[in-house]
Amino acid sequence: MARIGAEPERRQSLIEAAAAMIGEQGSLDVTVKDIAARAGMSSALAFHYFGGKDEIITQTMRYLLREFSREVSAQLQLAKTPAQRVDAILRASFAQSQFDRNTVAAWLVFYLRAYSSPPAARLLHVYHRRLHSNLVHALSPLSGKQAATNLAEVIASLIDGIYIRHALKPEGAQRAEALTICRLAISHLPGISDLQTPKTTRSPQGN
Amino acid sequence: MARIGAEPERRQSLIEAAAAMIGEQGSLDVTVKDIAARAGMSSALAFHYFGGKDEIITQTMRYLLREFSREVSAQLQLAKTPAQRVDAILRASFAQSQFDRNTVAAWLVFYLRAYSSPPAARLLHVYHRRLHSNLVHALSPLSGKQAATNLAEVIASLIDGIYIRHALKPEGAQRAEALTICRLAISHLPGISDLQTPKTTRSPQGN
DNA sequence: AGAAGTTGATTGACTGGTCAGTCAATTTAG
DNA sequence: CTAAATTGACTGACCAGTCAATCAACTTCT
Repeated sequence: MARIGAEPERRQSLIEAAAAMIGEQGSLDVTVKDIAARAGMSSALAFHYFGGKDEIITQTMRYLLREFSREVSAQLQLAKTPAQRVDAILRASFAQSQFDRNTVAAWLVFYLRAYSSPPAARLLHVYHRRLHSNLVHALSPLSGKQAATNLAEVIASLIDGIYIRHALKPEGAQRAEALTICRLAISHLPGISDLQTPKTTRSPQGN
Repeated sequence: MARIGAEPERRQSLIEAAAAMIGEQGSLDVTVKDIAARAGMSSALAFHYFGGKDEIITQTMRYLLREFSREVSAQLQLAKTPAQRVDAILRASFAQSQFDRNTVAAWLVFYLRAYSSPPAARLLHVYHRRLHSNLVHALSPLSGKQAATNLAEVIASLIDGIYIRHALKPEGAQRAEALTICRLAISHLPGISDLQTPKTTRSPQGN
């Protein structure tokens, strides 16, 4: 023990443990002691690094947001046409790393936290703005700038709604089916067609 | 004090106070003492009537579910055509009593509770089944029984998604706009058209 | 009518447990 | 030796749940 320079890994372990426990529990009612134990250390060390429970929670939220952004960026990189850009956002949203039951529960927890915590609300707001901006950028060539903002709102809501319902379904629910049904619904929206673009690379998990 | 036969009103006061506080706080971390105080009594009386905090929570959840069902039933009563039945469910979902910011937050809280509480999950499941059944019944004549179940899922998800995003928006957000945008999106779905049926009675609040 | 008993309403005060946060002390790497 | 890592043990606050004791309304018996 007491390896020097361990702070970064310790912090990351703590954050991942917190995300996992919050997701499993579906609530912020997880003790710092339990999080720290899961990350293989004492609660005192967690307090030493983060200063308080709130900071652990906030950093965990940042972590989830960052992971999602990473996923979106990766998918957008491969997209060339506007329709592909829309689909890239869908693929990112329903990637198995994001659509995992516990991850979705953690997202919901943070949505609720944002409801009464201004810092959390700010974090979520930038995420919403970025997603909205991405969607509008992808949709504008398809449907006009005017309709794009409405469409973006609809699509974002649809994704969130499918998420929230997914978290309630029993364990081994359909991963790919959610993406399919979402694509199907969106393909009917005005100006949008042939969403199911042939994938450049077909991943083994089929996300 | 100590009026006899006060139990029913006391219980109802407690439930309404609990719903309000849970909605305001966006979490179940409200003390029985605070709920009871808001309902104008001591915490001991709350325990006397409900036996424990869990039961207060569960009954509060039942109450929200019941209120929503009431709203749906009322709206469905007036609908004659299939399209009107779909719109009735939308109107119920976005009625100002249901779409209130705190009410939505309370719903989200219960969604999350269902995630780790089997009894809550059962309650939510019957609500989901009822809504799904209502939607399929309304949609089948429009799009065929096959497509109806998929459409029902999409519409239910869209409603939930608009809900969850609404709860995050600043206070005086648009009540009617959400309904409009939802109608617009749904009207593009295959088999569905002319959703904006002329209302039989136009309510002053415009819900 | 009124005394006496019954039952529900109601609460202040208490308890046992839990948890966030602190701290002084120990260990280890450089 | 110094600075970071690490923890066991402690504390102060808070909270769900309990309990014994009042209080107010009805009933019944005389």
